[in-house]
Amino acid sequence: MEHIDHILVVDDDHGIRTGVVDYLRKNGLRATAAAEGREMMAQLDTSAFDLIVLDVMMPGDDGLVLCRNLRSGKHRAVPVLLLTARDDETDRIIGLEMGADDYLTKPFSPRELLARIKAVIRRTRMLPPNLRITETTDILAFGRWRLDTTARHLLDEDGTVVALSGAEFRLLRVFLDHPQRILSRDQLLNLTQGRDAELFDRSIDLMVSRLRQRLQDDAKEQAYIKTVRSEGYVFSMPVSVNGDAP
Amino acid sequence: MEHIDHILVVDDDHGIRTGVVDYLRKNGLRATAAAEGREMMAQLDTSAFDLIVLDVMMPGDDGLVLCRNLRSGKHRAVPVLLLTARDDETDRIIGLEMGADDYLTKPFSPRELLARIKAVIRRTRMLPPNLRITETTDILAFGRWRLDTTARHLLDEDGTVVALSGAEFRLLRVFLDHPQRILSRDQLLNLTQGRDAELFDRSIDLMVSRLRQRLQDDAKEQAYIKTVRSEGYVFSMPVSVNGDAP
DNA sequence: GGCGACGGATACACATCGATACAAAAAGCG
DNA sequence: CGCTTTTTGTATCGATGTGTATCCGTCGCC
Repeated sequence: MEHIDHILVVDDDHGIRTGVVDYLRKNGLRATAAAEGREMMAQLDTSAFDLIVLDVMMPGDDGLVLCRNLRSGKHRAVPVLLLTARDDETDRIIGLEMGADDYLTKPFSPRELLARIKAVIRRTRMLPPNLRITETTDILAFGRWRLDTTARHLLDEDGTVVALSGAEFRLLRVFLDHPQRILSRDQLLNLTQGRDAELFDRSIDLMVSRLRQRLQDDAKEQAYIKTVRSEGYVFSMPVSVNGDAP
Repeated sequence: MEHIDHILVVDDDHGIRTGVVDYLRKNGLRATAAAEGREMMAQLDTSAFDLIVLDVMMPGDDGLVLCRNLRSGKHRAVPVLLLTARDDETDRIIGLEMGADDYLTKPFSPRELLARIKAVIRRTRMLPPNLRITETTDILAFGRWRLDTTARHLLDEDGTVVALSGAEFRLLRVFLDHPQRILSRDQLLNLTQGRDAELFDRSIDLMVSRLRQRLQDDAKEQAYIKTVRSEGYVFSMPVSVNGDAP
């Protein structure tokens, strides 16, 4: 199954925002728009993104502030490409110091933007993760289990290894990244596979069922993953990170 | 004593070459020129450089080939900034993964070049120093193994030597250079052999299988190399460099 | 309690991957 | 050079992972 890169375009100017989104979609990427910072954060919580295109000049929190906030939050690993208005070196230097991965000065050609987007994604993909800001921590503990996100498997209290398939691992990590939150099947599909649900798509139900089996989570008791009828699923157990108190 | 960044400018066009070198010097950097690949390698052997500016379009070995050679040789750690002609060449660069750190399309403003040079240098400097030398290191340790990149063979904990074929060694080094990253078969083919996959090409699967045999990795549990169905493979174990703590 | 929608479980289909066998190509070696 | 040995790619078959279809239990609503 092919992964399609998903870009989040953040710009207060409606024309630029929709223009960029349309252009990216025409060129085979997924693209979503956000008009300002709060909307950006909301999108980041519900979908997985491969890159954020961020305008520097915006009312309210400007792009530099947002960029810095991003870098200290949960989505620190997502690459950022800044759009700077002037040919002003200070903005760009500050931007790169704030942790942006590239920048482009307005006005820009869509072609150039697309090329830079692809280049940044490629570049960050190739970097070994210890060289970048790490997205997730190594060990996520919950109940009697620990998930080793490096080795991509589960450990029980004795340290016994339980292997996970790729899809199971991704699903569990999404749950652990969003504990105590109802996640719809749409969101789960988006966050695990970056694709949208088709009609009568029940593959998520299946994956949940298989994950429950691995966790020996009885669907009746549902200690870990609770079903919320007609809404989705919740991971309903405290998760501790790298040995912190839960 | 203060360190002044030293840039190597490689371009066959005499005007660009000297123009860039002059501009960089006027802005407080050291700069050295080279007209083609052999001269570049000679310079690299006699001086230390902080970055290489490399033209893609050159007679003889072009910049892409030189870049790939750089990345598999002694000077793999030096950042590279590519200069490309304005046409579709950028796509080609992105498609090929030769590990450039940034690129700039001609014609460019000297200001822009300088800004990007500084950005790339800053970015690589910000990386933890012990990890940056990964590229030039001799011994890479993981699990119960050590890979000697000079002798091109494996050592187990007793020091027993396990020989590797050329392809096995290249594949393992690619994995160790990019741990915890999902690498597609395309990427692995590119990085190990510099060629693209044909239809129904399963040579990478074969090499992975053979490498697993060498590592006595049974592909089920606690594996070094995990398969991610329909995406590729991950090296899923911490790698330490020249005896550092993992 | 009865009805309908939703979700769990099972079975199955299909694609992908691992392992083995074998052939072609490359590298040693006299 | 010709032969052997090693390495590397192709072909094939069985095993495994993941999605679709189906049946059936259960929950909520009237």
